[in-house]
Amino acid sequence: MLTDRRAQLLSLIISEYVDSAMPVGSETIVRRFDLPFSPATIRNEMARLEEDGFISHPHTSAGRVPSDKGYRYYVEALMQPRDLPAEVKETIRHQFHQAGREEDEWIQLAAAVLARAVENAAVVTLPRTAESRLKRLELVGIQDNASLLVLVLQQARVKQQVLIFPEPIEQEQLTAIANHLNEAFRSQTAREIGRSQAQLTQLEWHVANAVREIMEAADRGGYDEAYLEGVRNVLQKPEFGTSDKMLNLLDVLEQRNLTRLIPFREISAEGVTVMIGAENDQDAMHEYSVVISPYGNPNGISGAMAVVGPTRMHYSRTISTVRYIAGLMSEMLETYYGEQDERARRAPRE
Amino acid sequence: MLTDRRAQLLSLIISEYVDSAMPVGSETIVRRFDLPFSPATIRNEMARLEEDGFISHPHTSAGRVPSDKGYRYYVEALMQPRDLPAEVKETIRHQFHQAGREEDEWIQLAAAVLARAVENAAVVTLPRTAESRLKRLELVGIQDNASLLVLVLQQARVKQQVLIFPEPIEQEQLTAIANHLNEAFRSQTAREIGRSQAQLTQLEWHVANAVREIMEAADRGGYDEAYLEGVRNVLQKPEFGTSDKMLNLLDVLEQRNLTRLIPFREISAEGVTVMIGAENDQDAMHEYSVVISPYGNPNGISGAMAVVGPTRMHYSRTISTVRYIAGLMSEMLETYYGEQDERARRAPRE
DNA sequence: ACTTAGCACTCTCGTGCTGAGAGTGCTAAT
DNA sequence: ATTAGCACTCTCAGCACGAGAGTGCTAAGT
Repeated sequence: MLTDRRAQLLSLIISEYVDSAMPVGSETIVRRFDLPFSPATIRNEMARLEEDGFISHPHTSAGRVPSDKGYRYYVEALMQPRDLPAEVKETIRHQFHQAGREEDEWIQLAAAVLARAVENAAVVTLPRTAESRLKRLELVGIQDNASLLVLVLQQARVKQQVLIFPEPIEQEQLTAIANHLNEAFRSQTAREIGRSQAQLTQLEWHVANAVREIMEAADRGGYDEAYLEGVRNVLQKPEFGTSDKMLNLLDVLEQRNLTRLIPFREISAEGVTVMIGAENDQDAMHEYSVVISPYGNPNGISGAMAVVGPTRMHYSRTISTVRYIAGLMSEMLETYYGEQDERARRAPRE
Repeated sequence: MLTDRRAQLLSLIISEYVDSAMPVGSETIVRRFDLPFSPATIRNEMARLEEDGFISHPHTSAGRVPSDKGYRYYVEALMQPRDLPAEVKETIRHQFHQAGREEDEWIQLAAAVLARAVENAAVVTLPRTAESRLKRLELVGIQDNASLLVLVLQQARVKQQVLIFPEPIEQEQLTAIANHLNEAFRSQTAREIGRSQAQLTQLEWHVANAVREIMEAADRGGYDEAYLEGVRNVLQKPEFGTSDKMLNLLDVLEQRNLTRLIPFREISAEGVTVMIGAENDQDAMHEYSVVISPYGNPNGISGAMAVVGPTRMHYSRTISTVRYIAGLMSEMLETYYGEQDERARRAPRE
């Protein structure tokens, strides 16, 4: 445990360092915050903080820099979680209302807004259901022996694929197949379709298999598909004097499997999780912090969002922003895509 | 016009520079290519090439670097457009066969394959029709007063949007509306729908307007939506010693309106177009070259693809690769999404 | 008339040096 | 417990210097 004064000092060091990106010295901090102590006293305190591992020294005659442990302590105990100012909230809410059209577009907008608000990179995954259920399927002919298979899944997800038939086929026949399958598979999951005993013609099985595959892919997907925005915000920061650090980060972020880097799956079901520096599993992320939050309804449709930036990050603001935007997204999901299919309507307390 | 020997020399300078990224000196080139002349002779020739603006001098005692004009001459007259080696073609074709599922995904794969093949950044736009026609629409209820509107357009494009109704509405009613609108608007364009005199209820107009808006957006879109891949390939190149050049390029490429930077619209309807350095309209692109090609059927469904990289680019290889991949994409479009709707079937020579 | 050897010249770049500046840690005095 | 004072350490910008690469020119050779 830290003495009050040391805790206070750590807090000042962090806020100064987060602003200036330069190691902070004893004199600077006394001047900057009008402390009622001399630099020498501060130096003594700093020495103790360093002994305990909260701050460190790039080299002998440099100022102090917060360590991962220092940030962690700050986030847990020191930082006062201020709510976002009303006008910031208003701005964000306003940007959200430009959303529209398709789900993908909407998620991407969320990532962009978040990235801009926290001046770091942001990742937002597509929302995902526990297990998707077929709501409706449609077959539209586009060529003699090719047709477009469109699936509407629960929670307003739409999937499509071109389907090739071994032989030419008429639209009437396509419609008949679609009707039959709609009846047979309404509200079923991929697994249920796979186990189905329904009486189907060979052509119908051809389609049904495609349906099952698409749905399986959709279920596997979810967290793996994510929108990334604001990489530039991060690369702009002064820690990237050398361009190979930039390349490293790009490497990490550009490959599509963000999931491996950011533990979307392991976060608590509610609230914001912070991973600082070496707390991240992946080596490549040891110089970065990640602020993650789920959004949506934990039992229904849900996704996750994260902010990625250098450990030198404005944690308080970032956490508030992530929390606020996650809240907004949950609201919107509830409004537009809320769980309310036939089964739910008929048996609300199932 | 250049003498044979000078042209030959220019060609060597370019190929050496493209490989090494370092200004090439007279002696280097003699040694490297075993020329039957002394460095002094080469120096004389180089001086002439420089006078004529084909190469230039970073500073007095540096080697020569090709200028935009030099590259241009090389591309027009010197370069021998080799076909791609069979095994490279095979690799690319193979990677393409992992494509599947949705159009978006497929285009993105194309961008990734292209980027990898030419070791530069690649942009591929979504294919676009002259004017989209409605093939089928579908209304699926998702909440009491919200439903999902799914449009299938010609050429297998699918659009979706959540539609809010002023009042709760039953699925049967939705289906009825959809049926009626399908009849009324089958095969029509957005403009035709706008002018339509069909007898519709107020609710039906509500839906019809949404349909028209979505289709208009789709028509406006097309070239504006594009997938970008391989930025990292470019940033890795030695020209980016300083990180602010990297930031500049990122700025240029990350903003979504690639269309403004790359003249997809202005390229010739067939074949590959090359824009070298300052030939690009945008200032930000003056140090980069762009190799562009349309794909698809110029009269039907078509898109465009481009490679972006430093002017120091392996033009011959890049052009062949772009041409080959554009060809592949055209083939696939023809196979899967080829223009062949009812009207075409019934009146092939319209 | 073309080619080439020779040479002086120019410019860059890496290296090592230096002094200023920032910051520390310790000691002794308050 | 605090602080003034001071020696010490380390970085960094600036500068000089020499090596290296490459040029352009001239004069001689073919």
